[in-house]
Amino acid sequence: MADAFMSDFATRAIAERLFFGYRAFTGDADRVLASRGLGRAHHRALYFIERAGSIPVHELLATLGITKQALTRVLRELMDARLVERRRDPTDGRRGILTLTDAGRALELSLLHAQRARIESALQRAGPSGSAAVHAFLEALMEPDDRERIGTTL
Amino acid sequence: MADAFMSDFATRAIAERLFFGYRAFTGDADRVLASRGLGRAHHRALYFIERAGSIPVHELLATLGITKQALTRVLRELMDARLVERRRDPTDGRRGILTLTDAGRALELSLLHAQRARIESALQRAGPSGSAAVHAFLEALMEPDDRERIGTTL
DNA sequence: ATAAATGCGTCAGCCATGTTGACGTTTCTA
DNA sequence: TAGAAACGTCAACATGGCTGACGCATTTAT
Repeated sequence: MADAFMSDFATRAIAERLFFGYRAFTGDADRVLASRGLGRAHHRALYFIERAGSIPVHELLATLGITKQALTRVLRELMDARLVERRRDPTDGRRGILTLTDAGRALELSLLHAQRARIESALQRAGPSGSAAVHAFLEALMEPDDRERIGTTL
Repeated sequence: MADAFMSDFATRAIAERLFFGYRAFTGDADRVLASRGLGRAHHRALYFIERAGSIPVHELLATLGITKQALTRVLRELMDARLVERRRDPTDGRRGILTLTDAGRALELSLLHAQRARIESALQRAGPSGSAAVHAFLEALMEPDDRERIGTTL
């Protein structure tokens, strides 16, 4: 027998919690970013560069899922602010490699920490075994391609 | 003793899962919306009008957290498309009350259903007891004010 | 009764972040 | 050595936010 879908009621319960939850989560960082004259797009770039240590431009593009034109503008602002550096890939001079400066790392960390307390208390509310469930839920929500872009929990 | 913060590693694990998970979740509806010439802003308005049955303009503004100018543009497009109707509050003629037309309800439901399969399978991956943990986590993530705007899970 | 406050709706202009399309340059590869 | 690949950039445009200002109908307070 085919899967009988979950109720609209149960679907809405998750949909609205995701909406409000995600908005609050991003809001924490947005306030810090605004004080530096940056936006959420800058945060995402900083995050994934830091996360990888250094990252080729094409990989950052694939991760963010935006066009190179959209990324170029963001990167230029980040490089002008001395938060990001671009150098060439020694094995293929066409490719660019992005890294954070010390200032970039410091900012990225302060953005992460702006979100930390909220995440921590939410995980506590989920309970000890609930944390694994939350990870599993969010991972299952993602597009399969993106699953390869995240770290394991363990 | 004060709370020792969770590790950056654990914080990132949640942050990136939220980013990719939320993007996939909204993407399902975005594809349907694009085929109708509408955007995510229209979806949010449709969602919260439907959810309430009918809703005063000021309450929708508070829920969405945008300015009346931003909402007015969205509402006008929705009313032009005969998806939303505005009438006056009989007890206070200054206030507007918003409801969905039959076509609006049909579209809202099709958007919800576009997201249903992903949500359902993600909840299954979280497991039976995990579902409660997911609800609790997302609720705890939200701003306190917004918690009053959602339905209970039971 | 009337003055002030409230709740809109709208116009105008701006910003942030995305999109396409086109073009040029450097660098690798066949 | 020709062509493909990987950018970087310019231009024009869409979406969905914002602020400020104005006008109007309606309610509330004096």
